[in-house]
Amino acid sequence: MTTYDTPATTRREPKQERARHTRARLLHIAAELFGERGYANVGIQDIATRAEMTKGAVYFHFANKEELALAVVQAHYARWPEILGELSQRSLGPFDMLAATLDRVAEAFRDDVVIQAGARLQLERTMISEDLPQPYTGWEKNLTVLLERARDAGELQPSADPAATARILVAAFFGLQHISEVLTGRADMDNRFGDLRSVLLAHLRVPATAD
Amino acid sequence: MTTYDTPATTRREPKQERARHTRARLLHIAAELFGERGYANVGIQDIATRAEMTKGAVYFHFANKEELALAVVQAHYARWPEILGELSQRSLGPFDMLAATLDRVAEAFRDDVVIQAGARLQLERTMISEDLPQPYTGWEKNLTVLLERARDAGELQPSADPAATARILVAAFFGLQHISEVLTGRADMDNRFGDLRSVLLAHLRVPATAD
Amino acid sequence: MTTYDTPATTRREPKQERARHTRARLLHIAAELFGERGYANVGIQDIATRAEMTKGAVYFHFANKEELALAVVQAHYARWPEILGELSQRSLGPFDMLAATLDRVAEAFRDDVVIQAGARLQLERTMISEDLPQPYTGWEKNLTVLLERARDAGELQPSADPAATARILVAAFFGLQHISEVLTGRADMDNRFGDLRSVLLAHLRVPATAD
Amino acid sequence: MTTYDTPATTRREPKQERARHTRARLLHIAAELFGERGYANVGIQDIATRAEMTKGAVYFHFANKEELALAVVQAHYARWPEILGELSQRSLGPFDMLAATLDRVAEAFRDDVVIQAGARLQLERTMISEDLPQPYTGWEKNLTVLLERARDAGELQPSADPAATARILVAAFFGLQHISEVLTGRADMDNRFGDLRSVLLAHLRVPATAD
DNA sequence: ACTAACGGGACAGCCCGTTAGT
DNA sequence: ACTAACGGGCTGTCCCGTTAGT
Repeated sequence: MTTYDTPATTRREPKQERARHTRARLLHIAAELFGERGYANVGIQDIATRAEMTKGAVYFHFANKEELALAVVQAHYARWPEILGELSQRSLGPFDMLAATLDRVAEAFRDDVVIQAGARLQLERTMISEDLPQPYTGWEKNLTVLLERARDAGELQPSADPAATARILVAAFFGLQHISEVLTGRADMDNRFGDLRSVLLAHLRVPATAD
Repeated sequence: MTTYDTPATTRREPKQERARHTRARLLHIAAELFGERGYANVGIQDIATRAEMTKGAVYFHFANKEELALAVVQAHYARWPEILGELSQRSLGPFDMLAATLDRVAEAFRDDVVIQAGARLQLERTMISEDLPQPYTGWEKNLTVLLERARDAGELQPSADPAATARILVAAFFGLQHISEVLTGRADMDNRFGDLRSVLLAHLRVPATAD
Repeated sequence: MTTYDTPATTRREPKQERARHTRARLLHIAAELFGERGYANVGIQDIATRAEMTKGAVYFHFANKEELALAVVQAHYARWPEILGELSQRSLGPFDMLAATLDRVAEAFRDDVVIQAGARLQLERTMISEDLPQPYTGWEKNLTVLLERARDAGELQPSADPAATARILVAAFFGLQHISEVLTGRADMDNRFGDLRSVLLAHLRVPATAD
Repeated sequence: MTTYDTPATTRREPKQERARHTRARLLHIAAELFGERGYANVGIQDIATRAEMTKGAVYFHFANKEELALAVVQAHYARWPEILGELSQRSLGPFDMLAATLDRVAEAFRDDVVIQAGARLQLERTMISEDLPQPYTGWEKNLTVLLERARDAGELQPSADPAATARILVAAFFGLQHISEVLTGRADMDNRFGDLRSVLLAHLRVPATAD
């Protein structure tokens, strides 16, 4: 789930192959450390040490510390299309798709180092720079679309506004994940995510009628 | 709304009177800066400069940077009892009390520098130290109590679990406030808080029956 | 000749007094090192070590390395008015004044560390920044004026153009001083300056007529 | 005028032919960059980039950065015999030869990148190493010889000492060229060289007598 | 003959905290 | 209670040079 190589690509870059691997390794290590300690508490030296390289070698792959952070954040965002793609394979009803999406995201936040690191770096974006991709809005849009589909299929409570609901879902999810990390090191994330399902999702769904 | 002076009651340490005032000023300035830029991006020198003092003077009042941050966070937590005390003056029904509390908290997050700074420093707690007061749990308890009262008064949907609902409220609120800060510098906080009321609170309340 | 305190100033800054002295010491040490090794080959650490301080202390007095270099260059330029002032005390004829000025400048380049360092830093100005004072032109003007006075007094060969002569004097002097430094570590500066006097000045002067 | 290719005479090492060409290209590019920015402000990477190679390729031809600088300086000195050789083709009187030489040198300093770079690197020799060829003395000798010939031919003012005059010529020329570069980027070099001719050369020549 | 990748060391600058002095 | 001055350590960054591989 946290693989950092890209073996599917053609093997015909004999020279760059090692570099690609090294770069991916560095990115993954950076994600680990940034995720654990935060941007300011991770030195390039820490990354190099864990990768068993020197700082100079790290600087061959990344121009500076910010670029490393940026790469982690971009990797974070690159994950979502993959995940959503997998979900669209299964043919689910609109509301089930929404629920499955949230489940999948929760899983990713619980297990995927890059996802966690990207989220944390977004939290600390003021220390990095302004050229990070804008956070949250993408998910607000995604969820709005899913909610609208559910509404059109008659699976959503008519009183629910898709856009507002999406914003609250994103906020609640983000807060949940963060609180779980701070309080229990993500140990109770599943429980807290269960709260989200029961408190929010349950009320949104229109029960399947019997006719 | 963001007073930082000593109370009108004359203190029995006339000499330290100025010191207390200076300390409060420093704390407030630190709150401003920490809230704006985050812990790591604020130097002691910045605080001293804005206070028109020297670094040494700051170190007379606070042993080190962490203690300054700690004092801000403690001031943050000291605010809530005051606010909740005011609310208890008004005699409101349980659910109205819950709603009023959330309103009041939203207002504080929008207007009060110390509240904002404390929340941000909690976000960045790994950079500071572990001896910050545990966040979030206090609010989870507070809201649980309010929800239980509403349930006991028959104003809460019976299907709603007070504890779980409280956790989600806290998460959503925290996420909401953060997202609003990042995306619009808190400009759309009222709108997003409106989302919270309509999406979450509306579904929780049992409409007053007519008999 | 290379004193670096300013004892003439009033003693009424008891606190800053040490700082002024320290700053002057640092500037002098920086001049020594820059003069010996050049800008790029001198580290802040070198300066701090020779001053028996730490880098942090140096950075209290100078914001960065460039500012140190700039201060040295400015000290270089501040010297000339003093020197020219002294010369104007002696009442000399125009041409004698010119000759005496050149003598005095040669002496300064031979003995004064700040003068040497300033000249060298100007040589290396591309490594520093563009905000150094413009070099050479001041001297071209000064010497032009002196030559014009000599011409007006009938002491200058009528065929000599003051401005062009001044430019050549500056160029020759600068080159001479540099060449002497490179070839002999300034040991033969007097000899080479003697060349300048005999080759250039001798031909410029109109011999005092006997009537 | 600034050719850097191999001569037309076919070499007997056909394989190294490309290498020689590459080496010459690198040397010329290095001269450009060193001349523009100075030794310390040019990285091997800069040279490689402009040559559309990699750093490693540069290191194949030159052991290190110093050797590159040394090669540029040696190329500088290799130019002069060529230039003087051309001049000796024309049969000129001794003083005319002197004047023509200076003209030719001024032209070279104005147009030839390698000449400029070599001179600049000599200026910055302390950053490089001590094994650069000794500067200035060669020209002092050359000009001394030319002046002695002029003296022997009765074309030089008897009062002029050839050696001293040569030293001043070299110093003035070197200073002139440097000042022109700093102040105007060599735009006024011709004017300043005109000064040299009028101020110095004019006074040295004995006008051709009519008898 | 040339490339990609990596090693390694040095340096500027930053900033927290201390201390002598008043 | 406050200031000027100083100490000290860490880190991002730069850049020279090397090496495996082709």
